[in-house]
Amino acid sequence: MQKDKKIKPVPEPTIKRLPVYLHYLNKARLEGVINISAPTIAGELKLDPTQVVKDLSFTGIKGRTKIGYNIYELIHYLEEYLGFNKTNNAFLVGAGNLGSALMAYQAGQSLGLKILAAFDISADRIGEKTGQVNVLHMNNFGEMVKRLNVSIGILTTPEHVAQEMAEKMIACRIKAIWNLTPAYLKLPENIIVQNTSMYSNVAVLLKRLEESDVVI
Amino acid sequence: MQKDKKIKPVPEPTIKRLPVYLHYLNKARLEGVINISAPTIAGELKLDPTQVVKDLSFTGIKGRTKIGYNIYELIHYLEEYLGFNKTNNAFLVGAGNLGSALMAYQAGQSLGLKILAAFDISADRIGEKTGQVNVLHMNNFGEMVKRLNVSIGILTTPEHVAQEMAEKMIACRIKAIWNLTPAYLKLPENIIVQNTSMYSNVAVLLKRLEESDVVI
DNA sequence: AATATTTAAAGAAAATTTTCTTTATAAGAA
DNA sequence: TTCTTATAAAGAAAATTTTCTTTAAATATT
Ligand SMILES: NC(=O)c1ccc[n+]([C@@H]2O[C@H](COP(=O)([O-])OP(=O)(O)OC[C@H]3O[C@@H](n4cnc5c(N)ncnc54)[C@H](O)[C@@H]3O)[C@@H](O)[C@H]2O)c1
Ligand SMILES: NC(=O)c1ccc[n+]([C@@H]2O[C@H](COP(=O)([O-])OP(=O)(O)OC[C@H]3O[C@@H](n4cnc5c(N)ncnc54)[C@H](O)[C@@H]3O)[C@@H](O)[C@H]2O)c1
Repeated sequence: MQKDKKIKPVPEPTIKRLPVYLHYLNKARLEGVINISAPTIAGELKLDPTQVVKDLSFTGIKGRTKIGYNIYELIHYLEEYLGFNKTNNAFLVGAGNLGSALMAYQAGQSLGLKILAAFDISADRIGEKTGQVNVLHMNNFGEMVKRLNVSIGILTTPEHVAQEMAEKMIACRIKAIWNLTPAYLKLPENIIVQNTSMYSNVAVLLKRLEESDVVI
Repeated sequence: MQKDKKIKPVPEPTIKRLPVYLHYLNKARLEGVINISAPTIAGELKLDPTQVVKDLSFTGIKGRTKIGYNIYELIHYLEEYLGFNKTNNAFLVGAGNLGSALMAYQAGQSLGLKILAAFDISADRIGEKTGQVNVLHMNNFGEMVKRLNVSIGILTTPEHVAQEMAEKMIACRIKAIWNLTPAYLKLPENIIVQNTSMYSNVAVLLKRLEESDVVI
């Protein structure tokens, strides 16, 4: 129940920084930090202090002059704002190398998502269990979505079946797809797609490296 | 040998989009496309046509009125500009779940990087071979960097050793680190670090999903 | 108690990035 | 040939995002 006078949309760069703050704060909390100021966070993460203040203000938290933020409160506000405290159930499609890594990963660290089950078509994979996640046959996908009321799908199939599997997912009432394949998915407007391209990160790295080489 | 009158720095969003174009174009080429226009690319990738033109112009390519770009030429310019045609040799540190996925991945599809070897400290991993990449003991890292003259490191260790291993990497003359751990690395200014946070992508997905739920 | 200092918060300014507009041009149609 | 149309390219404008500036408040110090 938020009462915003003007609907200020959150900048996407802010959304992307918030989990970085959260991760850092969790680490600082374990080290016994109780109060933490924006300039301190900014110093650690090499960001502008006022940007940190602006970013954090979106969560609704109030800081205290000369003290900063209470770290527990701040973590709570961030988790609440990001939806990381809710259990965001997800199904994974394509339990291969990358898919299995994600399954193993979320077992230990919380990624904001909870992978309830994985789906594949390969007999080698079906029946396997990685990090407490069972791999089921893709045929059971629709039924399981209904049963567990899941609305998030993680797509880690080979690229050539990505479009087809994405369509199957939404036919089964999946509303949001985290697409880790390089395929550009063509889906209805109302479906939320988050593409994660490893290429893009490599490209930035190579460009920066090239720039630095030229300078020397 | 570039002769730029004014040094226009490439916008980072542009760098991130270029590999997406490249990937799409390679697919279109296989489907027999010879010439392709910016509006066509934009339509496929849901981008603004003029943005596509601007982005592509950074590679130095010249398009033709009413025709667009020659797809072979365009792919060549993009690969050249991104450095994807050179062999960018890299070493991977931490041959676990994610590391192995990356090793297996680059075997098939070119990621712009060539992982020459992986390094680990676990006896279980050392001696293994994933997608033509051998896993060696971390003790050999320094020697191998010298021998093969590698300047890019991929960091996929557990978070708690990430800082330490990053420092070891740069002590061995690694110049650029692709950091896939959630750790925020504190390294000298001259070292290039590209952080890839899965959290950030999940955060954007969850926010978009939340927004859409509210609207309904 | 008085003062100096650190900080969050809000707003302004600057920088960056995207979108819009205009222009030139070449291809295809009439 | 002439006209229409689609497009790249360049520049202007708009939107977004970051950085800077000011203010006010509360803490810690003297
Ligand atoms: N491995 C990486 O590091 C990496 C990095 C970036 C992107 N990707 C992308 O992630 C995707 C998966 O990569 P990967 O290395 O895990 O490949 P993979 O071949 O190891 O895994 C793909 C899995 O999908 C399954 N599958 C195939 N068709 C299916 C279908 N119709 N329905 C359900 N499951 C199906 C396969 O059986 C397999 O288990 C690819 O699109 C790849 O481009 C991978
Ligand atoms: N698995 C994923 O999907 C995923 C996603 C996002 C981020 N990450 C991050 O990637 C990193 C690796 O994740 P993972 O799931 O592959 O973990 P993992 O435990 O499977 O792999 C880590 C590997 O690093 C090795 N290692 C440990 N200490 C080392 C050292 N000092 N030097 C060299 N190697 C060492 C281990 O032996 C192991 O093989 C983690 O930081 C994780 O947070 C993983």
